[in-house]
This record gives sequence, C-alpha cells and structure tokens, in this order.
Amino acid sequence: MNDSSDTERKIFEAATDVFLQKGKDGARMQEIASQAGINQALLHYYFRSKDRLYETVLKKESGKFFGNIINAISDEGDFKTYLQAFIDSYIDNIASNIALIRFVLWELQSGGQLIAESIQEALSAHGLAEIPFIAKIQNAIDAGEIRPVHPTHFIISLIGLCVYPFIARPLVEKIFRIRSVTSKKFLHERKHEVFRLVWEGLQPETTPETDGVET
Amino acid sequence: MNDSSDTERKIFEAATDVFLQKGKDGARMQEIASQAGINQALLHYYFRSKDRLYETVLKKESGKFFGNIINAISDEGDFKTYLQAFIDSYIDNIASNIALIRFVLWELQSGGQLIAESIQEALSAHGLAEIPFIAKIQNAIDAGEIRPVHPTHFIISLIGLCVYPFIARPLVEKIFRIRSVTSKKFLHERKHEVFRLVWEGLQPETTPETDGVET
DNA sequence: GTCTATACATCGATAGAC
DNA sequence: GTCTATCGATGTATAGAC
Repeated sequence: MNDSSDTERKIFEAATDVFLQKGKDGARMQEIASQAGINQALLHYYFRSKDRLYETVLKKESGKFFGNIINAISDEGDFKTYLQAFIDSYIDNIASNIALIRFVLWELQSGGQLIAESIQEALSAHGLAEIPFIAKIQNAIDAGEIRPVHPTHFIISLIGLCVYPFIARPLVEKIFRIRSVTSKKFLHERKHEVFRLVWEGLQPETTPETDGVET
Repeated sequence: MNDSSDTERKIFEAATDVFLQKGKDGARMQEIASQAGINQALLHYYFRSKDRLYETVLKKESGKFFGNIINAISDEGDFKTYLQAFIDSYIDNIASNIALIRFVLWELQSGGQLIAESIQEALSAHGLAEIPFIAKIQNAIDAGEIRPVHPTHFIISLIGLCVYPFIARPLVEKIFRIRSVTSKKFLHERKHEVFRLVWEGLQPETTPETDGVET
C-alpha cells in the first residue's frame, strides 16, 4: 500500500514529532520508528543515521519558522506600523510553534551553526543579505520618526522581548502566576505591552533629567 | 591524605564543571570521576546516582546565582536608581556566570521545577514572599514616577532584555556580527541601551498620536 | 573509604531473509 | 522495501577485595 515516498514522509513526520518533544539526545530511534508504524532498520534505510535525520528535520522546521517571520512582515508603511506588525507576527509565530523553541535552544547550546545557516538561507530565499529591520531602523532615525538608537541592540531587544516569555515559560507561569503564556489573553497583553514600552522608548527625549545617567 | 569531606568536595566541584559544560544528558560519570581524580564507584558511594548528583549541583549553583541577584540590589533610592542597579547587576551576573545559562535552559525545557524551587528558596532566604520588583513598580506608578504599566509584563520584559543576548549568543555574534557578548564594550553598551529604552518607555505619554493603537 | 572488575541496561546500527 | 534478529559500543551502577 505504501510507496517509498509515503514511508519517507511518515518517518519524517514522526521524527519531527519526537525530536521536537525530546530533543536530539533524548529522542530514541525506536520511538520514531514506532510512531511511524515501521521498524528501526527502515529508519536507517531511508536516513543513514540519527545525526542525518536530526539535521534534516531541524533545517526543515527552523527554515519554515524563519521564512514565516520574513513573509509575515510587509515592507510598506511607516515605522510605527512596521514595528507593530513585527511584534504581532513574531509573537504569534512563536506561540503557534512553541515546540520549536526547544529545538532552537538546544542547537544554540551547541554552537547554533545550523540555526545561523537556516536564518541566512531564509534571508537569501527572499533576496535579502541582511535582516531588513536594521535598515528600517536607520531610515526611521534619519527621517526623525524615532530618536537615535543603536540598531543592533534595538533589534536584539525587540526579539528578546517577544521570545523570552516562551523560553522561560515554566518560570513565567509558576513565579508570576500566569495561567498560560499561549492563552489569547496573555498573547494580546504581551503584544500590547511590548509595543507600548518599545514605542514610547523610541520617542525623542522629553524628560531633561534623564540626561547624563551614565556613571 | 584525603578525608571524606575533601573527596566529596572534589567530586562536587568536578561534577559542577562537567554538568555546566555538557548538560545532564551529555555529562559522563567517568569524566566527572576522572576530573575528580577518583573512580566511578566512589561517585556512587558519595552520591547515590547521577540524578541525585545532578540535582545537588543544580540547586547549589542556581541558588547561588539567584541569591547574588537579590543581594546585589539595594532596596533604597528612587525607582530610576533601582532600575539602573537591577539592569547592571543582572547583566554582570549573567556575563560572569555564562555557563549557568545552559543549566537553566536545560532545566526549563524539562518543566523548570528545580529552578522555580531555587528562586523561591532564594527569596525565602531573604525573607521575601515575592519578587520585590513587583511592589517597587506599583509604588513608582502610584507616586507618579512612571506611567501606569503592567507590572508582571514589565519585569518579564526587563529580564528578557538582560538575558536574551546571552541565551542567543551564537546568533547575536554570528548574525549581528558582535565580536563577543561578554566583552566590556558590549556589556557597557547593553546596559546603557536597555536602561535608556526602558526608562524612556516608562515616561508619561507625550505623543498624542500613540493613543488607540490597539486593533 | 577506595579500588578493580563486571554486571546490566540501553541504544544506534547492520546483516541477512523475504 | 520491509522485516526479524543481533551485534557492538557506551554508560550507569554494583559486587567484592583491600
């Protein structure tokens, strides 16, 4: 009944499931085989080794994720609109791919080579050589839409603000007593609070006493 | 030459080293034994199993870390001073305990029970029932020092801003071409940019067109 | 307390029949 | 292409001598 491509697909889906849930070290080839409804030998027939299977799954999934992020954000409109769209789509994408976070974190702990490649490839696929946000920030500064700010630090900040609640999910839920970081309520609040904080933080200075704080 | 407490200490130090570097799954009991200058049997003599050894190490290290954070921040002064002190000490603490991040991340991926307990214990040890920042924010709002802001979201944001560059270290260094996130230059820039963004973001509104952005 | 030697379990990978 | 059976390596844990 099953032709080869169907079996390969089933293996790939099962592997994605198990790897996302257990990580590379925690995942067991037997579990992947069982979930795919086949045996271990067939796993090695299609994918040479656990390493190769893992790498295939990882690249596919993270590529999809970063591709989504890039796709979701139109380049048009003013900076404020762009910023809001970025925050909304980044948070939504993470919330609906919550399992992918483990993946990325695991990879980051071992150097992040594969993730970095995924991002570069996702950019290339859209004909981009760099994160488009960087230029967008610089333009907004030049146009006087926002105050001068360090573009690299700003985008690191923005991504951190969006992704951190999901990285630290157990702490956020236990210590700060959030029912669920993927609930509609929390997601809506989060988007609003992040945008508000950042947008206000980008306005030209109006409080003279904030000058010269550096020590 | 070695009495029992000395051996136990050597094992513990070796275990800390190896666990921090390789994580729980990646760590090998043999490697810990070698580094401690003893054999595997003695490991199990002092600590019943790998799980128990891991748990002991993790609790000690994360307890130290969160204790440091709490200690570093004096409760005195106005909110602005407090905020600056929080950011500075959080970033410095992380930068000088960079290996601990893997620890925490690994634990978070498996539910974060131990980390949550560590935080609670560190708070209790200082006679606190809650993160002190929460009340501090509320007071600052009531006193008109800052605009009304969701306290929980704000502190999540603040911690995310401080810790994210180190979590995503390989990406930050590769994609954004930062030489090293632990360099004095980066740390100084980071503290400055985070404080600036957040402090400006907390000022009472001055730009009327930012009203009603919610959709 | 500390050692050597080894039991016992797990897992990835492969050989070989169909 | 798919299966069963098994190999070989690795890793935790323990038995037993000193």
